[in-house]
Amino acid sequence: MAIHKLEEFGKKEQHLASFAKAMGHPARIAILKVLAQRSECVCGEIVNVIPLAQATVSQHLKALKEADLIQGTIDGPKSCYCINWKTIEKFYTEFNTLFSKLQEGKLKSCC
Amino acid sequence: MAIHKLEEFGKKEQHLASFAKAMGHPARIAILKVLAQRSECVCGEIVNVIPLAQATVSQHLKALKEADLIQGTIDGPKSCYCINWKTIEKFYTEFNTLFSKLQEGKLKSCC
DNA sequence: AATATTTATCGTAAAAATACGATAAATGAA
DNA sequence: TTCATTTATCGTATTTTTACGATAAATATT
Repeated sequence: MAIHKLEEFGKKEQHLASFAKAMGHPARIAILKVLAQRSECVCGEIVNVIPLAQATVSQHLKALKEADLIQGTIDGPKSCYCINWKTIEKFYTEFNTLFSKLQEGKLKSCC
Repeated sequence: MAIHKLEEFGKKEQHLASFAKAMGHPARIAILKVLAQRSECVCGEIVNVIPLAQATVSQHLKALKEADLIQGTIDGPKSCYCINWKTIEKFYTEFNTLFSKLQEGKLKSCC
């Protein structure tokens, strides 16, 4: 029974883990890169660039959206996605904090 | 058919995604924190700290080991885990690179 | 109005992740 | 030697992820 006992862990761990999970697929990293490169909000291009079916790409976009890493507005038949810089930076900060904390232990580490 | 088309993506994306995936669970982040805090290689303590069954913790340790984020040597009935700083730092660098690349696009971004 | 285009969602299938109890393997202690 | 301790692995169940075709919904285009 894969009862996910996530509630047992600290909020920080949960939050960071959910970010990491959202970036835990090359397609989603690739999507972020594409979105970052464009000067305007991106519509269909993503599907052409990512080597996956349109439905699958849409699913990955949904995952990124649910992690709040990107924003999307529906604009008629075309939809418009762009990076949510606020969340990206938050993630970056949280990761830096974790790494700093880990590094503290490095000094007294035996291996 | 969940054929994982990972080979279609760049090596960089794949590598970073596999790191992120390994950190995509609060238990594994918690384990890394515990390992980093200790001055000596850690044996059984982890199971006592993580609110999961021994078998499950062992599975998470295996995942971290496969991602090369930790090292483990069997030492009789006790096993000895410690952080693989080399990999942690590699991961940190790769993430920084990605964020820098993403940030480049921020300047010309519309939203 | 009819057709084409774009994208989200539905349905489905297979694989991977999550979790745990039970057990085996290895060693230390009695 | 026998028993206790520790940890990995096996077996199993459930959930989640990944992927795609088909379809629906919304809007251009003709």
